[in-house]
Amino acid sequence: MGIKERKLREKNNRIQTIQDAAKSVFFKKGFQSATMEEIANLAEVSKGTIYLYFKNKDDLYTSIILGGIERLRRRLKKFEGDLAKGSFINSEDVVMGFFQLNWEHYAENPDSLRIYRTFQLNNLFLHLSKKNFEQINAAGMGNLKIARRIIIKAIEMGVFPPLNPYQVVDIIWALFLGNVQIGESKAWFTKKDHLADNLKLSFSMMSKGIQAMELQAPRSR
Amino acid sequence: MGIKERKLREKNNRIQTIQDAAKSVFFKKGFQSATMEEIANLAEVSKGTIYLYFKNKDDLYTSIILGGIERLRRRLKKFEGDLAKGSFINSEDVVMGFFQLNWEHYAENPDSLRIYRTFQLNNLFLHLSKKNFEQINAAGMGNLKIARRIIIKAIEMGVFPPLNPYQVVDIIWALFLGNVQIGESKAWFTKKDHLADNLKLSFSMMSKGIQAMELQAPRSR
Amino acid sequence: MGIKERKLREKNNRIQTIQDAAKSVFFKKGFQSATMEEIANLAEVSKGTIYLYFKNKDDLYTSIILGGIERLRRRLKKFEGDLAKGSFINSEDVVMGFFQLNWEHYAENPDSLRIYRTFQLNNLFLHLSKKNFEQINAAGMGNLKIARRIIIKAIEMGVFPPLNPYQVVDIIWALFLGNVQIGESKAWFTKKDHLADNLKLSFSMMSKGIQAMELQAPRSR
Amino acid sequence: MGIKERKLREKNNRIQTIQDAAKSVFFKKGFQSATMEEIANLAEVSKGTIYLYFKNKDDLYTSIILGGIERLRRRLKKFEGDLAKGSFINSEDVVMGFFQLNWEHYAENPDSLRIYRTFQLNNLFLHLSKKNFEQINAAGMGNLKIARRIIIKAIEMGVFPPLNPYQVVDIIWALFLGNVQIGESKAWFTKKDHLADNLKLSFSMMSKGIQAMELQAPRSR
DNA sequence: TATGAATGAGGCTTCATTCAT
DNA sequence: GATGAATGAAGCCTCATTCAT
Repeated sequence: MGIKERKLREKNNRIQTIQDAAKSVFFKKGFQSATMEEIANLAEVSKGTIYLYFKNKDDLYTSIILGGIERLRRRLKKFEGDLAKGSFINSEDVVMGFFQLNWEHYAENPDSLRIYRTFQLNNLFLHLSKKNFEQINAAGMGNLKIARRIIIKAIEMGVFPPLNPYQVVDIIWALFLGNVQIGESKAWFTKKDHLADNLKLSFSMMSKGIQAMELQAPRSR
Repeated sequence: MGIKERKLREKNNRIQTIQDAAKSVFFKKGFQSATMEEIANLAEVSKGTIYLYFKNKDDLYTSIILGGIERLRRRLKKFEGDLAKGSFINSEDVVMGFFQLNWEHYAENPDSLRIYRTFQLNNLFLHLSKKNFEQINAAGMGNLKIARRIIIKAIEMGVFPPLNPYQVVDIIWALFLGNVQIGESKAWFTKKDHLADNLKLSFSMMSKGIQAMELQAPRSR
Repeated sequence: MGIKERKLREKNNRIQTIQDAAKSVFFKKGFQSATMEEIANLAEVSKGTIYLYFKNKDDLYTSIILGGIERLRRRLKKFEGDLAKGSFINSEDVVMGFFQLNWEHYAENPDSLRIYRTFQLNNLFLHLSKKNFEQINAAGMGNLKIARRIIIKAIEMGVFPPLNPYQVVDIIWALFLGNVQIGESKAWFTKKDHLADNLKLSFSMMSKGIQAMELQAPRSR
Repeated sequence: MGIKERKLREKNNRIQTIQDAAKSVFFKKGFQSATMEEIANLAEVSKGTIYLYFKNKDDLYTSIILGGIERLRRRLKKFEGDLAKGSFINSEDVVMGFFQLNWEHYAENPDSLRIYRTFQLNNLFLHLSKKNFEQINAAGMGNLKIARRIIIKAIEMGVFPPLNPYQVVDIIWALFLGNVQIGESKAWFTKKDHLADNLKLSFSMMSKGIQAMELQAPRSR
């Protein structure tokens, strides 16, 4: 039935509209300061409508975080595929590949990433229901696991030094996050944007540092 | 007058007690979820008393951030002095010196740092009065300037490659912040603490990467 | 026209279905806590459909109460007829007849009775439109009048002591209601059901008490 | 310290004021329709103030019900004492004693009783926290137990026929409640008040009925 | 007729801030 | 200075009712 399909499409649109508005408001204000009122206004729906699609503020928030994690997961999967196809021939390729991946994700989901960082920082754990918390946790862990599999594979393929993959993943992710945080903060204060430059330089440095590591590397943890 | 001094000492004590309590609560709950009530209870004073010493919640928060920035400033000044005394003889020394400095600061002020990060993230700018905002901004910028002076001096002294000091400072600070963020987040989820290991490894990588940079480095910005 | 009849039958069915669902939900939750949503779900119609047949929540509620009153009225009329036929030969017969009548009504309409009691208690008067209020009032008064006619007739027939019929009716009705209330409440708390036993015993006591009253009894009010 | 005492007195006054207002509003509107706003206005305090003394609406409600139960308990204890002193010499004395007790309680706490009835009726159980529910349940059961002890003692003393004390208590209480319910309802509709007359008559009938019961009476349950 | 998505008024509750003592 | 009771603005959420399809 065409009608059913249209209804479904409209429903998904509505959900999307609300999530977009919410993303924007959570981005701008943070979880606590964001109000359902403001989200509703931005989405051009009434407050009540939001509650048709999301059980409560926490759920709306969770759905956004999960969306971001999911989109990142798809990129990671693709990256994993490319690696297997032999697209990367040395550690610099791999590191810059991670940079590329994160950068594209960030370019398309700047607010998602920020919201995720807020989440990490604000002990929003304390706020969320156990169910939501575990959902996010599991999804985040899933991505980490893929990233680690990539590093392990790269080491096996001989295109990466035999470092501890747990640490490598953490460090690369930390470097990216840290730069984004500094970059956004400075953008606020100085209205200048050096994030792309800084990221490129720091990843390039880091990849050189990793190359220089060929010797070390405990394997266990 | 002994009496005046005692009064002053007591006043400062009182302020310190409140700030310590506030730091702890802001750390645990984030700015919004922290309540004046909880801070007052922890400090073992009444809510009203807090308002004798701090104009409002924002001011209390600002004072804590400024305290952290100030303590970091002292370390930076000392670092600057050490550099001038010739205590660092190559870029690895300098980078690991920054690591050491930040690590000590973090060890003594874990909550301050977290609160600062929250501050960056939550657009508490929007919340703060212009005065508070500018005070924090100025203090933070002050520290950045010292850090840049250190890099510039190190380059002049020939113990650091001639990279853009703005970028170097940002990147080092980003690497540290990023690791702390990942570390704390993972500690929450997995109850394991790899922060020290990760920091050491990543700074060591980064210093090697910087060494390898001897060639590049545009100077202008 | 067969079609018209079918339509009418279907319409009445629909109304009945909704009322049954509403009765059940009002019974379980009380007026305020009952939601149109829950009623619609139970009736397996949409919320909108309810509003096709009932102007609003109050009207739906009123219709249920009126239905209960009407069903009681039919029993009272039958009782009145039986009395006229000489089926009752002494006051105990009459009292136990009332007991029987109420008990059967309750057995078939447990929720109606409860809803009526809730109505009495909750000052839903305040809520209802004047029209609804008066409709219910009139219907209830109608039943009371029949009951009083029965007592008066019984007195005239010499099968009941010459007590004030207003009081007699009130008291019998009070005894029944009180027992139901206590019974349902205790059933809630203790999961035991002594209602039938208690009702039987109390009506039997009361009828003995009325017998013993043969002397008293002012007639006027 | 006189100050501490005064503070305590003021605090108790405030609690009393709020409870009185709440009692009145719950009485008039029922639990659900009563708003904290209206209670606050009547008590001439702000909404927030209520929450200084009562955790939430449920708690306020519970406190009122418990207060009523407690006041009834005191009367029951006194009644129990009087019985032991031999103040009652036959079953009519005992029954009318119960009437007296309930009547006085009702006269002083008309709204408490109504609120308690609403509580029984509206499945407010569903609403209350387990803790509140059990507190009320326990208190109510406590009163029932005292009442039963009184009947048992009266039987032992030979001033009451050997009926099942569980049933006797339920029935007496039912008779009272039923009359009050009818009385209040009729007062609403007809603006006339026959409650006292009806109660007196019905209790007098009931006591005669009990006298006539001397024979029956299973003991177990 | 039937549907159910959308609305928005209204209720409960929290908490930063004030102020009388 | 110190207290903590009181305030009331503001936020989350529910639900009776409407209306386009």
